[in-house]
Amino acid sequence: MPELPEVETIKNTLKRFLLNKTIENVSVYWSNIIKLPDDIEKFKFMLTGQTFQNITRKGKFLLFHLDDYMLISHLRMEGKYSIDDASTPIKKHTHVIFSLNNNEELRYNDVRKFGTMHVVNKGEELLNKPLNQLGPDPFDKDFTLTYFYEKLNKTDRFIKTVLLDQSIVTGLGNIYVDETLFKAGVHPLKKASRLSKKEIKGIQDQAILTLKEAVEQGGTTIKSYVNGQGEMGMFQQKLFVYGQENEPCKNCGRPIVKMKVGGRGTHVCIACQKQ
DNA sequence: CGTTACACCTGCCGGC
DNA sequence: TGCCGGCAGGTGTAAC
Repeated sequence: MPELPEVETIKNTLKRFLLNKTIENVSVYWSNIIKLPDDIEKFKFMLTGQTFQNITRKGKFLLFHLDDYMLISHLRMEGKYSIDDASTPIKKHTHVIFSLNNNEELRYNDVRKFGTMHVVNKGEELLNKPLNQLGPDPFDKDFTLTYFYEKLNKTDRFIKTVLLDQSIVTGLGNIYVDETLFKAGVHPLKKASRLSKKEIKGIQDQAILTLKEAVEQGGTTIKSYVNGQGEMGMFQQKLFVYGQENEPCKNCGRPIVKMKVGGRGTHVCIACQKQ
């Protein structure tokens, strides 16, 4: 589900509700969500009494900064957070509840149960799973053309596959990779090692521009993505190829083709994107 | 070590 | 109508 722009939007919404609120109780209804610590009772014990100092984002990960710990949350395909009054009935797919000191609750909902949570000591989060293998965030200063070129130049994988690899650059997912490659005029099946420096700069520039514009629009709403306040993103109105199979290309009018790349549905204009 | 296949889950949609 | 395969905004790990 969410990629960088959706996670950024969720982060900003949750900050308005959670900063300076204290966790008074934790309930877990599907323990496989909790990856660290191993023991669910320890997970609850660590978080109880902790206050939200800040919320940040690295790639598609949400980082809840508490007094002593960092709660690291990944929404994977379908994870959603909601802020509910404690009296609101729990939904079928609510798996974790953090009860706050204002009679409200932060609830984690996830139809497919793919999402993950890790709790680590504050300050150690970048050295350990799950953040230690991530490449730079696209908005970070260290996402330079030199870095990107060297990474792309030494792999024969398809460019689409490489852009989805979070150890190269973190935050792009299936929607924004397809949009980026279309705008850069590069075919998803082109081998990364065969891209020119100009093409790589085009991919980098279009990725950053696309993600920034999507953040401004509050993300993309497919099916039922909503932020923590029930607001939908609007970027789906600006999609050129994702979900546009058989629709005319907004650039040349030819039908958008859907294919499979690395097991992922992939949308391409075979006239505008050169292989 | 680099790369790919599969596992993890549920719901929905289209074809027979 | 009912069943079944395929698909979905992702990634950790086993296996090659």
